Amino acid sequence: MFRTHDCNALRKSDIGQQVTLAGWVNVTRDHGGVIFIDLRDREGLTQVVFRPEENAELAREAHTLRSEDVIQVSGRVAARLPGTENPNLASGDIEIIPSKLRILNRADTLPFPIDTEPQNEDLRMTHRYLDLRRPRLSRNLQVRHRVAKATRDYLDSQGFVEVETPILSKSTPEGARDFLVPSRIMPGKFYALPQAPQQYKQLLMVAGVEKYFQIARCFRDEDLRADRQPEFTQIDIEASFVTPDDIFAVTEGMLAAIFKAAFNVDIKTPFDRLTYREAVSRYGSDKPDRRFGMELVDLGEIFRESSFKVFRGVLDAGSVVKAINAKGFAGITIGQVDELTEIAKLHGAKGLAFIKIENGEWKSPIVKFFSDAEKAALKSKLQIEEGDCVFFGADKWEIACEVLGRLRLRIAEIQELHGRARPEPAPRGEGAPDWDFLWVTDFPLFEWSPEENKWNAMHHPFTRPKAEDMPLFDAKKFPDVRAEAYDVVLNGVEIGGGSMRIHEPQLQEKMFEVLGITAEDRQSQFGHLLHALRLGAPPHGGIALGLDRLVMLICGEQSIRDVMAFPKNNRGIDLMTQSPSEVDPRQLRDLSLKLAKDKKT
RNA sequence: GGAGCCUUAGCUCAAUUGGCUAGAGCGCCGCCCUGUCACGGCGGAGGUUGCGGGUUCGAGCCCCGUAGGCUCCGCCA
Repeated sequence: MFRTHDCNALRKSDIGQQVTLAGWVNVTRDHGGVIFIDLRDREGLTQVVFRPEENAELAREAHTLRSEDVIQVSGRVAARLPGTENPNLASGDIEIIPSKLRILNRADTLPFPIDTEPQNEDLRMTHRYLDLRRPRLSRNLQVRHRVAKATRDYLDSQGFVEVETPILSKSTPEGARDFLVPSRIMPGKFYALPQAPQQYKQLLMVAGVEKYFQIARCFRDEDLRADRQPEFTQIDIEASFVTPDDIFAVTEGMLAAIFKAAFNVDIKTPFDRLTYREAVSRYGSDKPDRRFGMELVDLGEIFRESSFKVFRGVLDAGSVVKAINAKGFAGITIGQVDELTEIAKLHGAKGLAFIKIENGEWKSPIVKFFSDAEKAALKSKLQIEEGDCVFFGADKWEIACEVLGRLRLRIAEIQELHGRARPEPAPRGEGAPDWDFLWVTDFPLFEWSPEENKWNAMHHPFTRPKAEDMPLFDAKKFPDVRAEAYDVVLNGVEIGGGSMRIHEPQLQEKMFEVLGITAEDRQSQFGHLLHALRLGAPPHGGIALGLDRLVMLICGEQSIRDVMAFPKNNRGIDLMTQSPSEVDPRQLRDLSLKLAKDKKT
């Protein structure tokens, strides 16, 4: 037996016991005579004391110990000398007086210190196994496990069955770029790694599974971000004979179970709901962060008859004038104005108009165009006070909302209005950050793609239109057709989304038609699904939640890389294994593949 | 595909205006130290300033290029 206890197990009540511990040397404090070793395992720290007068040979050996050496010590649990207890350590009342020391493995000089927050992510990734030893990442992995287990337990309790679906699957033209896997047996043909188990889970509904879930790995060959990896994990859920309310209820129950398991906190259910239209109008985003105000206010009423030509012209053209009031932001610097203007232009605005309220004065080049009545109306509608700064967006609804929404988030960031990143999870229940859950519903069914000059499905091509919007669909008023689709948002981050699916073959055909998929392509790419819909497909719908993002938020991390064991960097490279890598020409020959051009040398 | 920031010792960072024999803390090595918990003290080793050009009497610093890292936009049904 390697050990009798872990390094966070021994307390006052164990004094006098003979124990054996094993772990890593966290730190050594060598006084020449007495030597202290903090022994660490994943559970915590225990202090080991070597005294030359008790065992000179052991002390001599202990003197050679360095950080991250792996050792085993056997000895007696002793009370610390009065006054030397360490209240910062769970095991701080006791220490081990060893009678035996085994050095299981010595460690080289470390590439980076693991007892401080390392800055160089490159280095951390190259030695990820070392990085993961750090208590924070070790904790993140454990939280992730708790979340996954709570998910399985809850969904099982609700009658959901976990079914695995293929990783080697079929490429489809819709959506993200596929990762491809060449077939050896079928030269020239390729599997695709699934972007999501979407079609499989619908086919499982046709198969009569009724309630399916899977903690599923998904793959998308797109450019990366802090919260995007080429492979990531979804909690994938699908059920038959359900309405959106059923999906909402099971999702809320599951998230409640997850937060109970991870934090022992009770989150408030049911979640609030906002329509897409409302979310974008009020927050300039389809995933609003509602933990602070600064809502978008429509000023159409005020400027409808204005003599200020810019606003009047925008309104006359059917566009909108909106504003946000950044409370206490009149002290904005020139650099910040430039940055915000840059953001506004980047998202389609021509410029950025704003008013600073300083020393009782409205400072802005546009104020002189406002009448007294307009100023009074602005003041009451935006609740303008001394020290505020008001930003305007005058443009088409989509652009004005988007621009002000982006400004709102950036200003909040500058003012640190939303909860700061926490280095440690909040203590159980207490002082926990606000967990603002929200459903956003009634997404548009289609979005226009100017590049492709065609309609695309906003969610995916299997999403059903809202029943009351079917007349609009039939009348080809595509921009106005709403989908039976929804997202679940947590603190301004989209953590999941889903929809009711099309179960009627005729409607699915119509949908493909609008999306510009030829009858031939429909058969070759979706023939199996269309056929299945003809053989007794029940009404069904579901949702998928991004497990990585959810765990990231729960752990208070800024990047999903910090909640994945072995993530890739922002070019999709695993720095530890150096993958992707070149392969032996024979492997290519087996696959009937030839590289288009020789690699650059 | 585009933009921004970054790259100096194993790690984290300094280095006034272009003047330098490139420093500090941690780590490492050696010596000392018997109650620390980021132990302490003394000494030492460790650098082609990412790489390649250029300007200059002189470049870590200025210019051009290039590689790598991070963040964002596009993209991600």
